[in-house]
Amino acid sequence: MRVTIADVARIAGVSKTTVSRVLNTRGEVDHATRAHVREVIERLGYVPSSGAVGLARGSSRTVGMLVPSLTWPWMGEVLQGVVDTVEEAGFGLLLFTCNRGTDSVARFTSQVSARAFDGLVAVEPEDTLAMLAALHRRGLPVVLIDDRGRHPEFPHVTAANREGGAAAARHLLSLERHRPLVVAGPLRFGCVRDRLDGFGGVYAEDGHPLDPALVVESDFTEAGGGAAVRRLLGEGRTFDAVFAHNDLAAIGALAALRAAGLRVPEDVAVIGFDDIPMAGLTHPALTTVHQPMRKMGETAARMLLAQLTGEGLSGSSVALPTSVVVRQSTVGF
Amino acid sequence: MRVTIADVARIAGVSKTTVSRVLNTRGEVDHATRAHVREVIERLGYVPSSGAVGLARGSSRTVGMLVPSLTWPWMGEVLQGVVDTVEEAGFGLLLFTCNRGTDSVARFTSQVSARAFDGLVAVEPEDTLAMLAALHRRGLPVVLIDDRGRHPEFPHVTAANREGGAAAARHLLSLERHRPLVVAGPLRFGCVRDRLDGFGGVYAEDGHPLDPALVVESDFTEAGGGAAVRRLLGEGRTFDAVFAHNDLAAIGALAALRAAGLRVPEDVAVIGFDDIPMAGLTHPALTTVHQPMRKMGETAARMLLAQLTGEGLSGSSVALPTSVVVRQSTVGF
DNA sequence: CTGAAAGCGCTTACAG
DNA sequence: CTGAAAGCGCTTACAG
Repeated sequence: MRVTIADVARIAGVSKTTVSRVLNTRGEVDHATRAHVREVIERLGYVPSSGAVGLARGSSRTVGMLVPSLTWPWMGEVLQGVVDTVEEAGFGLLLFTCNRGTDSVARFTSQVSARAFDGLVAVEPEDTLAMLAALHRRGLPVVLIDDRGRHPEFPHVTAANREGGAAAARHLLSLERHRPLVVAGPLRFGCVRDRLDGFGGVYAEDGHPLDPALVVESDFTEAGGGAAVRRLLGEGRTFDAVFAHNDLAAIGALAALRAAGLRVPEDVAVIGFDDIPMAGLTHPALTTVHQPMRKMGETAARMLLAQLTGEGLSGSSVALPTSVVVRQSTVGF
Repeated sequence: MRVTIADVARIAGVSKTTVSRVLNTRGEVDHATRAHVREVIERLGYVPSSGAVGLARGSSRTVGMLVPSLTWPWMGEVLQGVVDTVEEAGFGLLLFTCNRGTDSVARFTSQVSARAFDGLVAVEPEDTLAMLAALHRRGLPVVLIDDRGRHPEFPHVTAANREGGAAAARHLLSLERHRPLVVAGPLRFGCVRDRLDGFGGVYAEDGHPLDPALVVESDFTEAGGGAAVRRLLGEGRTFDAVFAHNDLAAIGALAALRAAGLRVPEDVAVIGFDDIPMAGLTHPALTTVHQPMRKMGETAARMLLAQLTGEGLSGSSVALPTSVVVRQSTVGF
């Protein structure tokens, strides 16, 4: 049925060893022999069994990817970046999620022991950071994509959050907005503190230190962003801009401002963070700090592959630059 | 280093055969023996090597998934449905994309020959339908998730497009909208024709046959949806509703109507199709025909798994019911 | 109920 | 430059 290396060897009149050698372009093989074997391989449409190769070689040429959820707005971009890079290198990508609690985590770790993949790209592990650290200590190459700004003992890629916050501040200042409301994410996240620092630092330097009453913690959701704005307005606070720590919260803020009869951006300019696909489709379209999600995926994958193939001293971590995407929610028409 | 079945056998004082038997709960094993072996497995933290099992058994307990792109708005839901189902069954999920042309297709087909996975879930193959058909003919179990409404020779799951179109019509009619504009998708797609038929059928039955001038072909994009509305308005056409064949086009229509000074839903009600995540976040929030993307993923995965494990006569195809999600773009406040 | 042995399809020293 | 043989870690008739 299936064409095996033995078939190729027999038909080409050489040993399996020789076929293997031309397959892996390792060791010296006579030019004519190589050409002939190649021809037979081609003719038979022979492709080595990945299972057998993996078993014999002790590695699967497969990368694992663990994500908490596949339906988050920016996950598609990350995934695309990882898949493209991994495929390019001739590796496979085994996908796992850990959204069903202990159960899925257990299932996942057993896959690790099963040597189903050689290394792992993990995205923002919720409660699994300790587990990943343990796997890494036991020898599994791991690269983390972490928007939360934690800094584990193994390589990770993140966005330049502080710089992103600073850029948002500079953009608002260039529009003469001196009294911004900050709808922050959960303060336990390192990325949130970084965005806050970068933003506040620029305002302070410019002689407009943030009003502490205008820095509120929220939860990265649309509902949370809306609620924060409504609450502040209800307290009679005034502000001429909103810096939301992610786009969903910014979209919630947009709706709340509109409901309160405020015009965006005339009365209040709004800037988000992430640049998820729907940021360009809101009304008004949302100005935001772009996180290079796809590039983060590509980078993480490349770091992992470098580790697996032994080239390059991967070790280090990376923070990718962000950029402000200007749309109508800050500059009008 | 690695714990193998031989280690377990040695320490438990039994043969590898016996260990294998308790592992696979097949064949009769003495109760006490079984318990003892189980205990040793537990203690050693033994997990069978997936590669070796695959080689010996001739199957990998892995499912392949081929998608054209990971960044489409509804892809995350489909993927989540597939992954959940596949993981639940103890299978792995190998992810492939075919967005880089012939190159990635070639890479993918060689993975098929490599027996890296036992069966395939494919999403809306752009130009790869023929290739998939060939693989299927050669014996690869394939299930297609196809929103385009093609009906290949192998099992596929789709949404009930005709019924969805009819439901949209009934909803608009219940709101006394008798003169709808239809912003259709590309007419070469079966799903588009089905949505059109269902929609037009209900209107005709109700004594309000569609005005052919108000049925325009578009391209499923936001820009296309906006352009269609602008063009019709420019021609001086009047309509009291828009049925867009997907949400992106509906979002474009929303913006074009607003730009023209028309109120939604007072002057023109708008209904889309898909129910992508951002449908609930537009202003006004978009009424739309919900396609059960996650469920489509789950169903396709289940059909494939049934085929792989030999249970159930999978053969047939499935059309999953849609439902109208009513939001402000048709009913106001 | 249990085990020895062959086999899955490769790779890799080792020897020539 | 080339090949015979062992080995990767399992499963599965076959025999008892």
